[in-house]
Amino acid sequence: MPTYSISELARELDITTRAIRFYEEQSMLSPERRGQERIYSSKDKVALKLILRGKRIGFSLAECKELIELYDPGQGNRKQLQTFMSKIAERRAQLEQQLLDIQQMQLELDTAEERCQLAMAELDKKQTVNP
Amino acid sequence: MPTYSISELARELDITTRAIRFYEEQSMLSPERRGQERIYSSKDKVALKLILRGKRIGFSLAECKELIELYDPGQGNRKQLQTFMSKIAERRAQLEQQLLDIQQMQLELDTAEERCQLAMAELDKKQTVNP
DNA sequence: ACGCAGCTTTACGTTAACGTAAAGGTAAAC
DNA sequence: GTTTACCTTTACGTTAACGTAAAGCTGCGT
Repeated sequence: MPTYSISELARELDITTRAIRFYEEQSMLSPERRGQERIYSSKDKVALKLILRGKRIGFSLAECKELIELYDPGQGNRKQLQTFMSKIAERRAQLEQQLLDIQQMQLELDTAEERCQLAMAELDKKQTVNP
Repeated sequence: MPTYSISELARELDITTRAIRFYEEQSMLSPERRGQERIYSSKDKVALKLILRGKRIGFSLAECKELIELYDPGQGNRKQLQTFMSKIAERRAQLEQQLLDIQQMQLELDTAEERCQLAMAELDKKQTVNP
């Protein structure tokens, strides 16, 4: 099992050590310690990647934390598992909505680009006719 | 052309009037006025929907504002149009990345759900064997 | 005339997600 | 032995995106 120092992870994932420590403060990570030093496992790395992915699609850290907690439902009792399932359903719905929103955005970018090119063509005309 | 009062828009789009005024403060909207009152057009409504859509996929208001500005490239000079085009390309790339992230998240929710159901099956077993 | 509903501006408060700086421990390199 | 390169904790600062409260104008139904 590979391990990482905090700055290794920071470099590799392109975030600051401050951010990593902050995520730990929010109980989203719990790395081992060798004395004072934090030693990160590949599980920690996975969690970090999940956080970054979540952030890219606008999830809050609280939401990301929930996602991380879903990773290991082993010791949950029945009620907790039910909560997990409904949280999963919620996220699914949110992701579906986001897919729709992204597609809509892409369409709008299409028309924006068209209009932009049209405006440039207009400028070209004026340039040619009126030198 | 239909017009709207601020509270009509707020109700219809399910946001607060404070938020709407804030967006105007950020120059994302510029409604007409009848005396003191703000009168919103359907163009304003479109801009608002764009803002909300942007927010759902994690765009900052600054990013949303850029998108709104892309809506009418008519009076731009050549350099501005070039800037517009590159901004459009940036957003496209971001949206592509987000699509990947969302798909990945969906996969992870799949396995999370599986594990959850597995854990529940385990509980059922213990229930049956050990009453 | 009065109150109420809806509009306005001004201004201070709040939360999330870190940034930044200060002060110090440790271990290898020169 | 001291500089260098990491690591640590503590604590205050910052930005975005509004929330919330105060104070006041405006038309209108009774």
